[in-house]
Parts: sequence; C-alpha cells; structure tokens
Amino acid sequence: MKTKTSIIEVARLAGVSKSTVSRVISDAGGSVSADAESRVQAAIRELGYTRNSLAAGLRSQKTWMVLVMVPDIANPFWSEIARAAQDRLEAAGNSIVVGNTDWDEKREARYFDLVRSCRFDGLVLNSVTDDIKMIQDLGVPVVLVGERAEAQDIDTVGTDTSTATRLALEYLWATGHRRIGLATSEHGSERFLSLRRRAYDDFIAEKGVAPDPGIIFSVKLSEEGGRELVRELLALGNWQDRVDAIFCGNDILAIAAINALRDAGVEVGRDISLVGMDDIPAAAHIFPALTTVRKPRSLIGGAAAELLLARMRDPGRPSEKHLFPGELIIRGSVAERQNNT
Amino acid sequence: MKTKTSIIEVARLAGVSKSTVSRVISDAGGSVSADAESRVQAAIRELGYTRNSLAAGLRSQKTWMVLVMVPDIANPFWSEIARAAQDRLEAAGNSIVVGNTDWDEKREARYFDLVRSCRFDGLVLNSVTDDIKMIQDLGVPVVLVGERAEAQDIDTVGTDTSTATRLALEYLWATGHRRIGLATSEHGSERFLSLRRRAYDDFIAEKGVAPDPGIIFSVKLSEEGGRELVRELLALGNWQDRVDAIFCGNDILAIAAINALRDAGVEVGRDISLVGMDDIPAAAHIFPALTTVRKPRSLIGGAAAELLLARMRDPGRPSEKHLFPGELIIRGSVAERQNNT
DNA sequence: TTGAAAGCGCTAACAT
DNA sequence: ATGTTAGCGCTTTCAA
Repeated sequence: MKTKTSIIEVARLAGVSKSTVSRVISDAGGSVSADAESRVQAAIRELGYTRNSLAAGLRSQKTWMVLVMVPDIANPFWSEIARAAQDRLEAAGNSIVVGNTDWDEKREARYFDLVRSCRFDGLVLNSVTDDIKMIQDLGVPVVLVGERAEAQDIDTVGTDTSTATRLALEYLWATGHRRIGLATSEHGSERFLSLRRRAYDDFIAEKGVAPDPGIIFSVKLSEEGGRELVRELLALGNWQDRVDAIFCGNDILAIAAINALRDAGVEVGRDISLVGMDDIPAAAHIFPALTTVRKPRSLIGGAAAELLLARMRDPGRPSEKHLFPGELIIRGSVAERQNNT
Repeated sequence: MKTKTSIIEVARLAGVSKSTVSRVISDAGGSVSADAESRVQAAIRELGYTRNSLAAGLRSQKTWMVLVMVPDIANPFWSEIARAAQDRLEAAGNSIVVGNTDWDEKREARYFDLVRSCRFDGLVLNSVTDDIKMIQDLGVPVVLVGERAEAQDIDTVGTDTSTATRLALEYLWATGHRRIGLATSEHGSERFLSLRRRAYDDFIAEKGVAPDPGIIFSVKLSEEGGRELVRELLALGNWQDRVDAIFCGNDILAIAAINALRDAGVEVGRDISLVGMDDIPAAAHIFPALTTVRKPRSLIGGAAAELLLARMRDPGRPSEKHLFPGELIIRGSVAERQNNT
C-alpha cells in the first residue's frame, strides 16, 4: 500500500516547515503570512494532499467526530432524531455518523468499544443497556436520548412519557371509552414501560375503574408485537365486552395492530379504538389514520446536540434533563362513544 | 485532560515489553507465551486499559471501520440495506457506521473528506454526485449501491430496474390496462429515470400502443412528487379517457399519490390503478395496499458487503456488477379490467 | 518467544 | 510569523 503524501512533502514543495503547513490545515488559527499560506495551499493542491485525521487526532486528542447511536435505524422515529442532531452538530464543525444497535447489547457493546478507543469526541445515544455507570465511564461527553430516571448525573433529553400517556388516556376517556387497555413492552426497554404502565395504573385508579389485568398486554414495541397483541386480544373470546380501546406503546405496534385487526374483520375506529405514540410518518398514511401522541423529534435531536456541545465545552457543568411534552394528534382510529359512567 | 493508560503502563505492570503487549492486543497473532499473555491480560484488566485505535490505525493503516453512506436515513429502503450490509461486515470483524447525506452534495462531500482522511477501510454508498472519478480516487475500496451504468470500473450492486419496470408494466397489461402512464423523475437521479423511462418506451412500442406524452409525468420521487402527480393528472381534464393506470417510480411517490387521489375523490384500485416500486413497509399498510415491485433489500445490502470484503482482500480484482431481479408484490391498488384490444 | 528501536503523520510547546 | 523539537500510542521491523 503506497503511503499518501504527508505534510512533509507539502512543506518541502512550499518551502516552509511542517509547522507552517500544520497551521494552515488546522483550524486552530495559528498565524501564517498570506504569502506562506498561498504557497502551502498551492502545494496542497498540486500534491493532492489530504490530512491524515488519525494522526491529527492522536496528537490533538480531538477527532471532531460524534457518534449517534440508535436502537433501530429503520424506525423513522430514531432516524429523524439522528438527523436533527446531525444538523446542529455539523454546524458546530463535527462530523456525524450513526451506529445502529438493533436493540442488541452485543452490538451496542461494540460501539462502546469504538468510543473507548478514542474515535469520537462525543456520543448521543439511546442505550439498550441499563448500565449507566459504564456509559459514564466511556470517557467522552454523552447525552442520553429517552427517559432514564436512574441516570442522575448524565445529560438526558426525551419526552415526558407519563404526561404523554395521560394525554392519550384522557382523550380516550373524553371520547367515551371506559374499558381502556394497554399494550406495551416489559422486555428490552423496561424503563419506558414502567412509565407508561405507571401512568396507566394511576389513571385507572383515579377514574375509579376496576383494573382488568387481562387487558394489559405485554408485547414488544414492534410489528410482531402488534400482531401478537391482536392474537392475544382475540383469544380473550368475549373481548368486545372487556375492551373498547387500547393505548399502544408506540406507533409501529399500533399500525401493525390496525392491519391485523382489519385482517380479522375488526374495524379500528368503530369496533375498537386505538391510540399510538410517536407519530411516525406511517401513522398518517395508514387507514384509518392513527390518532397518536407526537413526540417532537426535531426538538429532541436538536436539544441533545445542544446539550452535547455544552458538555464538550465544559465537562464539569452540572447535568441537565430536558423533557418535552407530547402532542395529541387526532386522526381516525378512535371512535366517539356515548357514555354516562 | 488526563491521558489514558497506554501499553507502556500495561507492559510495566506485566513485566514485559511494549511489543509483547501489542502482540496480545492485536489480532495479528504474533507468538506470545501463555504465561506472558495471561500476565498482560491481568494487567489490562487491572488498569482498565483500552487500546487507542487512532494510534493503531495510524501505524497499521487499518481502521477496521466501514462507512455506509445513504441518501436518506429516514427512508426504510436505505436503512434496511445499511442494516443488511452491517450484519455481514461486522461478521468480518469491522465496525459499521452510517452517514446520512440527505441527498445533499455538500454533506456527501464532508463524508468523502472523512474517507480521504484515512478514517475508514471501506465505503458502501449510494452517491448523490455523478462524479465517479472522484469516488474512485477516494483511496479506499468502494461499492456502489444502485445502478450506475456509467460506473464501469467500480463494484456495483442494485436492482435490475429495467426488468423490474417491465414486470410492473406487464402486470398492468395482463390485468387489462391499455392506457398506462408513467410517473418518474428527471431531476436528481437521472440515471434511474432513464432506465425506467427506457423500459416504459420499449414496452409501449412493443405492445403497439400509441405513446401519449401527456401521461408521462416527470415528478420527484417523493411525497411532494406524488401530490404533484395528482395535480397534473387531474389538470388533464378528461384524464379518465386517457389513463387507466400509472406506474410510479417508487413507493413513496405512489403512496402520496394514493392519499392525494383519495382526497380528490378518486379511488385507487377502481378508478385508476397504481403500481409502485421498492416495497417499503408503508406499501403494505396504506389503503388500498400498494401493488409494487419489491427490491430485495437484504440481498442488496449483503451483496454489497460481500463485494466490499472481496475488494478489501484483493484491491486488484476485476470489478463486478450484481443486479437483482425485482419481485412483483400484488396487493390492492390495481383493478381488474376487461380488455380485448 | 521476546525486546529494542524506528517510525506512522500530525500538533504542541517552545524557541526565534 | 516561522522553525525546531518532542512526542501522541501504537505496530513493525529487526535482532537476539
């Protein structure tokens, strides 16, 4: 493998020293005369020189790279957060790449190794693991996306899931539903579940409804989970007497459920009401269009970027938590029912 | 900034030389006695050492990192290709990160700079730019995803768009459609258009149908394009006499068109037939579900990875092109018509 | 099997 | 404003 040209050749051709070349190519802004600068630039062009960022990073301890780790790159929810963060972070001079963990701790661990090995200046992530200590020990500024109540000393940005859940539940209540079920996950992202579940339990208690464990479905927040939800629902037998609405933990789940229900001859928005969470693009396209609680993806991504930049500037600053409110998006998956309960 | 522990401290603690430590931590497999190895491992654990991959890469010219560049990370079509490539590439010991160009040449150029500056061992991309020469001059093995007829000397994997287009057209013909229109883009991705358009022209000629330029719509392959298609279609006035089906350049376009048509009171699958291309998840969720030509995303991503690995092994090997056939997925957006033409 | 020495290409600190 | 000198932390000869 032929080695590329280095600043030495550039320096020689321009008739200056390595340092001068370095001053020209680095943004640090060391003082260089206009004359020297132009000769260096000319030499760079002539030789087709490109700086070796490995060497630069090794010396300067700055890579100007930020890693955004998401659990599912194919889910628009995550990819749009990544994109929003990218905008802000690039504007600050960094290059952004995204790592896809696929909800897999092993894969996530690989990315952590990358971070530990000095390749990135910062990290924005929604982690699969619950080991906050390990994340803090990564040795670079980190911002968590999502709600991690237990992550006290680490910058976090996310949606106020409890309030968002409540928003959905209150809307179902207001439209006359009295037997409201819940579909959410206990596996993988325990932290989210507990918040949705807790909000649900509180709500049910507050309204004075007798809880029905049979209409609390624990399924994955995925298409497969949506199909399983429907399977379990229909297996209830007399389900129409027990459930008139279900709050689904996310849109992917809800959308898959809508489709599976249609296949089973159940019409969502009439026979049963469904509310999702996230407001991914497909929520607007499906029929019936999904009523859901929108999470402000751009705001979340942007805020995560902002927090990261602040921490990179001042590693000692106190940690912050930003929780954005969700927004109810009313579409066609919820029926209007009479109810005088 | 306190500097992390280096192999020097590890060597000292283990009572061996730097070289021995290096042999242990690098996979190169230099010979080390079992005794030395275990002492080094113990020292590594005790000190919490992690190797600085910048330094390693600088010296060895290997980063074990591969960049996958996609034009739109929020489009499941691309993210699934990236994911498939990731599986294969990680299995070969590389770490994968993805870069999102957002169809923006400037952003793409930034990623190219990253590549040129020695950060990656290889690159899988769907490029925005048409400058193949520049891509070849990047200095690392590259595999292109998508069809680039002009890219002679570069590994490419994609779908056989001509045949895929034909598949859609033949199906429309077989279901009795005789006034088949085309909606595809002339801007941005000229290379794709020409293939779809050429296949369309050939097909029309072959069937002996008089071409009607008024039903060839040039719109972007985006949601906006779908809405514009419908606008232009309805502006035709007597459109029902001129068009009974439209082949859309991709699913995003087709899905947006379905929605816009519904808003205009036109029922797809009855008043007009639509076929898409790609088979993104939303194609199955929309109502009516979209009949489309599926591109084998996993195969494409996997083959791209395979090609890249082969080229990294042997940079001198002749370049290959893999074109996968599309698969017709019949759903509900095409009407059955009587026709004896 | 191991160690010593020489860099990889760059930036930082200190000259001048 | 510029050059000189040391490294950054690792891998790679080359010897032993």
